[in-house]
Amino acid sequence: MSELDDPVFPVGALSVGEVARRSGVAVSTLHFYETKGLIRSLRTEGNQRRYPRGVLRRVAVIKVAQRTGIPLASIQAALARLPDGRAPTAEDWAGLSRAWRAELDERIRKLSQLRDQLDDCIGCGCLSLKACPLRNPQDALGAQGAGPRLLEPDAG
Amino acid sequence: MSELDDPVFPVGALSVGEVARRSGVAVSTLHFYETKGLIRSLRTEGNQRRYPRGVLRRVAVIKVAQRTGIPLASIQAALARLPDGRAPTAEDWAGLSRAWRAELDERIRKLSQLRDQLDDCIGCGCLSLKACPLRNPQDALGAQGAGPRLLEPDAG
DNA sequence: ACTTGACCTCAACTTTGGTTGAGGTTTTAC
DNA sequence: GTAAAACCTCAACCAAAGTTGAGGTCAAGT
Repeated sequence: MSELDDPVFPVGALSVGEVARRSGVAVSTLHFYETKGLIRSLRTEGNQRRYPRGVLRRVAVIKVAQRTGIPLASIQAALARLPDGRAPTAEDWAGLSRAWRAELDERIRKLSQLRDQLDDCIGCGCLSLKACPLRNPQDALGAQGAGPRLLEPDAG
Repeated sequence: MSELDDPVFPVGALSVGEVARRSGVAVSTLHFYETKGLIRSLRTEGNQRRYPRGVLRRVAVIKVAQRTGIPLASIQAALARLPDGRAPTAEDWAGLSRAWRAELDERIRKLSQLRDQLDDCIGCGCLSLKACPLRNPQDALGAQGAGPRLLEPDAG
């Protein structure tokens, strides 16, 4: 009988290698995620990691969120707000999805705005002119100064 | 008479501090861009940088391209293809804009696709199911945060 | 028993896009 | 003529998101 079936671990507990294989994420990445508080593990007597099956969904969610461009630190913060004791429900996950969808929407909106302005500028080649909206993004990095805010309103 | 008007430099040559002030980019960043081949400078007898006025447009273009998510190395490559001896024309810049617009379009397309899939998944909370399109991305996004993207699914 | 593969920790290294500071020179301004 | 401001180079450092390797332990198959 394999250690993985040891009754002190959740039914069907997974080793780190198994999680890696099934999630498509490198073992080193799983270790890394653990140091960042994105996932957690129990340890066997021999100090090896054992994950509950739910970790696969969790990793899947992390990867989707990453694809939307959300940094790991924010993902960690969002996951930390999931209910602590019980396994998250479909509605818990859906809540996260909604929040991330909103961020994604915002990113798409900003990029589209930039594209439209780039379109306008293609015609005139004005990129360096004072009047060009692309050249005067007062909020490019610091959002300081009370400029015209032509670009990326609400940056943050 | 100021050194900046020394006839051996292009009319209206700019010091690095002036470029920084007028472009909104830190002096250290201009130095950095120079090491990366994004901009070039002439030197005074005393080894200080002098930039032709065109550098302002060039820096403006760099910043716009960066905002579309294009890495500096690609921006450098694109700028390197500009005609070498004469100052770039409006059409030269417009050509760059068109190329970047296409990349931007592609990024927007991928993000929109991701959003739509996220929409579909909000209803069912399916994020970890095998059938979920979000879990099986055929269509990875390019790098957009910092850091290597070595593990994008099926990237090559 | 032994060998192999999977696992452990910890530290160092990678890339991108810069910033910060030390130590020294040049230019400008009074 | 001197002080301050601006400039120079070079090296080290930052963050994010990991990867790689060294040195050692654990588990599984024969």
